[in-house]
Amino acid sequence: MPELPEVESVRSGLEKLLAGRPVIKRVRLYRADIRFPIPKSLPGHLAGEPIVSVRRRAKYLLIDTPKVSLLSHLGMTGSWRVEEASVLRKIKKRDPHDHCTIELDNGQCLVFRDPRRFGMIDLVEKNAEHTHPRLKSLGVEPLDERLFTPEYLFQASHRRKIAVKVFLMDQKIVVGVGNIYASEVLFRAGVRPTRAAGKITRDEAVRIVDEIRVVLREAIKAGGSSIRDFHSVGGANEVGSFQNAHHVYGKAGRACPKCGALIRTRMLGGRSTFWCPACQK
DNA sequence: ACGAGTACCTGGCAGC
DNA sequence: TGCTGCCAGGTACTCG
Repeated sequence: MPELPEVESVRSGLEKLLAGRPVIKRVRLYRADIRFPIPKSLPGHLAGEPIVSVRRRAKYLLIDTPKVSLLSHLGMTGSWRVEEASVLRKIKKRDPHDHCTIELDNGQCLVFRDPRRFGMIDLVEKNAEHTHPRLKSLGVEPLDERLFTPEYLFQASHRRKIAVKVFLMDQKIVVGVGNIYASEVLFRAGVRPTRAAGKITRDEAVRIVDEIRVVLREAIKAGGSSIRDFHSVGGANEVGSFQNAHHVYGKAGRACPKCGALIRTRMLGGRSTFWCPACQK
């Protein structure tokens, strides 16, 4: 599910709910064998610690205590939700995809659910974020205007032969851009996703960087492209609305909103890709 | 180093 | 109503 805007929306939601610095009472692991196994030592390290902040780096969430941070990635289908612990206890049959619960001293419980188990949960020691294997090779944050510049993107793409769309999704270059937003950004920038990254001009790099910022900011404001509501017990209501603003993603065969040409699709780097053959050069 | 392809896993949906 | 096959918003790994 989640690209940067969705993760950011989870982050801000959790931050509000955890603003009272609740103390972690107990952590339970129901299923540790997700993408990267959840360390068995995790409950012991977190019990008794207060939650002091919730941050995001790339598509990762960091739930901070004074000593360690809980690092998590939602993969394709992961989610965090908050439930009343008392309600959770009453439910007779446990959801088989709830892999980890974190009980807090305020009566709430954080629940990590991930049906496909592509997500991950780990611990990061304070000041060890730059050496963590999942974090150390990440590229720049797209909303960091000092680091993510057209010149940076232009230089990074120098001599690269991969399709520019695959290049934009490379988390070592710029983080947070996933399959939906990559298609949307290139449509807005007027650049065909199949173009070799190394053939992008400086002007096009300017437009791509601009559109990444604009699209991600708009999507964050809209609450992401449809993410499940982690406040509610059932978790069924959609809160994100940005999917309504998609111009090409999932629109194969429909009219381009700018020129009316038919939107095309094909696989690129194993992922479905959408573009307007008339608007995107 | 780079690029292409595949694997991981479950659920939902279209088509028969 | 089944069944089958395909697709899904991410990332790490292998191989040439």
